[in-house]
Amino acid sequence: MSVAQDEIDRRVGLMKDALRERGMKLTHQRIEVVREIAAADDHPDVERIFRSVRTRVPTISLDTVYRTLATLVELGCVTRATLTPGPARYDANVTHHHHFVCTRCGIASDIIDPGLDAICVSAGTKRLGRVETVEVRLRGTCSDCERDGGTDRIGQHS
Amino acid sequence: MSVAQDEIDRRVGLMKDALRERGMKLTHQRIEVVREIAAADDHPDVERIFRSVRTRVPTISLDTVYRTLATLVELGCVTRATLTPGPARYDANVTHHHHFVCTRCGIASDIIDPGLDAICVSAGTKRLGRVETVEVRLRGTCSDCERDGGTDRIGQHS
DNA sequence: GTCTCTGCAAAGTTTTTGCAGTCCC
DNA sequence: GGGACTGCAAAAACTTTGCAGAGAC
Repeated sequence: MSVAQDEIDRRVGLMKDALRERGMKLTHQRIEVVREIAAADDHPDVERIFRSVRTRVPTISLDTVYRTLATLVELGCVTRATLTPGPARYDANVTHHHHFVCTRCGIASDIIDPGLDAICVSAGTKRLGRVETVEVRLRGTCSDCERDGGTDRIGQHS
Repeated sequence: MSVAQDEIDRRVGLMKDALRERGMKLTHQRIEVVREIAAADDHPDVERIFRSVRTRVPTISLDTVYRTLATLVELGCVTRATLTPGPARYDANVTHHHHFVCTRCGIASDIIDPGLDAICVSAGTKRLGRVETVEVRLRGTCSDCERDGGTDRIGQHS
């Protein structure tokens, strides 16, 4: 499963526009970070993005990746997901969706499931406050790990 | 909203039993950490637990709190929740439940809502792997912050 | 008394920040 | 050319680990 080329292009365009609109410069480094996160659908962390971008821009530094991602989060082009303990993971899919997280290998897949979007919260829950987003998080073993066997690496519940 | 005294006692008992069963010693420090997390329903982080326990055990160190919580997570008495960016938060409610996280103040409340437990995933979603847990995460503004106004402090999506 | 636990300190991770030189516009 | 951006380095924030003395059983 990977992101379709036209969706990548759409995301890159949106991010470039957002950066320009905010008066920020489209530097070589930023554009490569944008390309990298736009093409990812497995919620990479900063280190993975850094390593991948560095093959194309060997002089880029880790803090530039951090700064670029922080900017994109602020602009609403990317979300910073706390799906697993450890380093923060980033997601360029900002449409409403849900997640499946494998407790063995830690991979996180987006879920498109209209059934999950139709969730209604009870009156008691509504009393807690004004709900803005509803995200369903499934945890389990992904098909690949199911085949391989092995032990949990992530084992967290929430 | 706070944890009922009999539920606190039940949790403390379970944790003490689990520690004993594993052959671990019920030290003064461990018991106070156990009491603290058992009585909390707002998913405190290590620092908060440390500060609160320290009022009763002034000599306790932060790493003892870290170590005790890690042990309790390993024993399945507590879950380590990645609800917000930043420090890990701990939850002594290990029954199946959902969460409401306020994007302003960061408070996280447990949700008991049978409607949310009845969620069914589609065939397409099932193909991703074997689902073990389903957690619904609501994000929004809690009633307290709704009254006060102010700006988001957490602003994360996932 | 034994064996584990604790506190201290140091180190490991992950992330942020200050500064001087570099590059986009 | 001016102002923002980058890379470096240092620091901050969060967490883990090694060790010697202290405490539970």
